[in-house]
Parts: sequence; structure tokens; C-alpha cells
Amino acid sequence: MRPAPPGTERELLERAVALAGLTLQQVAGRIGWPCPPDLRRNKGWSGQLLEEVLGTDAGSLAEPDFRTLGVELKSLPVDARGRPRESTYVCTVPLESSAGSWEDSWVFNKLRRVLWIPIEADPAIPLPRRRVGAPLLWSPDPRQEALLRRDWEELMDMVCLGELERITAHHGSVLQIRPKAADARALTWGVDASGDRVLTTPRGFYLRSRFTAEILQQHYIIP
DNA sequence: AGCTGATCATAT
DNA sequence: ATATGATCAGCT
Repeated sequence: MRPAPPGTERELLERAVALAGLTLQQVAGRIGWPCPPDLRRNKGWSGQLLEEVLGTDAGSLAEPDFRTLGVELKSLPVDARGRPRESTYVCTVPLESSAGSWEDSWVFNKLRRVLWIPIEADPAIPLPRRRVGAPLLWSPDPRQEALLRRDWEELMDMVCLGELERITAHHGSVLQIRPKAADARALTWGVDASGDRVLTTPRGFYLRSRFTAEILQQHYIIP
């Protein structure tokens, strides 16, 4: 059912281009998946559908989806004007490890090469009829990488200094930290200002939608 | 209308 | 519990 992973970026892009313009129902039908009426009880369904159809090979490891290519796959819900409707989850925030460098960070290693696939997400369109957009293979340009790096360094400084409870989604110009858990009761270990281990909410890094909007505006043409 | 904090599903 | 895939829903 699941195709072999693409061997090259070109092959990956060809597979993705072949999906452009299809509805989610049509894409799901190709691999025998039923299309749910909405995403209410399965928020990641369309992202998982694209993984399955395109043949990712990283599972749920903390690595790019196409590990042999070093390419991360991100679906991007867009409104009628082609603007992202939501922020984009990047990865878990390491709450216990020491600083490390930007180059070694999960954030950088996931975002250095991304295949963005816009998906119509206007709530007026029933999920099965929403169309997949044209794919975009992207790497951050120097300015974008500098913005990401600065946010990451500031946020990770706060994490490492035990200022986790001070971090809100207001921090960061393009990259932010928000809760990432089953619910608000979920707990994991972090470090407080005294350096002691404390239980806290698991967090994730997210890209603000104005950042992904910029990426699409620069490169993407609405079909 | 945009944004933040909360939440849903699955695999290991 | 930790990782992945994300969107929901209420507040400003």
C-alpha cells in the first residue's frame, strides 16, 4: 500500500505535483483510505494521508519525514486567499538538555529543507472536497534563517535558565513555544530557575502563520 | 479576525 | 510518557 520512499528530491516533487488539484477524497481513494467528514476527531488526518501517499520513511522519529533525502513534509491549511489558517508545528522543545547549537537543533534540522503542501481549509468546504495545492520545496533564505535562529536562541536561553513558566506564545517573532500535549494535565520534566527538576507542561516549537504566509507569497501561485 | 492555550489521534 | 500528524475553541 505505502509506496517506497522517493529516491531523489525530483522524484518526491513529481509525486507531489501529481496530487495538486485533487480533492482529499480522491487522494485518500488512491490508497483505499476513507475520508472522514471533518477533522474534529482526527486533526492530523490530512498530514498523515500525505505521508502515506508520498512514502515517508521516518515514522515518528525526531527526524525529517524523508530521512534519506533530509526533507521534511508539512501540510499547510490555507484559506480562500491562499493564506495559512494555522501555525505550523515543528518539533518538541527539549526541556532538560543543555543549550547546544542552532546547527544541531531539531528545529534547524527539520526546517533546512521542507516540502510544503497547501491544502484548502476553508470551513465552508466539506473535508472530502478540499483540494490539495501545488507543492513547494523550500529552504530558509539567509534572512529567514537568521530570524529563526534568533528566536530559537532566545527561547532556548529561557528554557535553559529555568524560565519556562515565563515563556508564553507571545515570545518569538517567527518561532514560538506553545503547549503540546494531550491536554493541560499532561506533565513532563523540566528545569526551574534553581536548576532543580520540575514537572511542567510539554511544549512544542511552532512557526507563526505570518512566517509561512511569507514563504507561500514568495513562491506559491494559487491554482 | 488573529492569536494563544488546549486538545484529538496514532505509533513506539 | 515521548515522539509524530495537526486543528480546535475561546479570548482579546
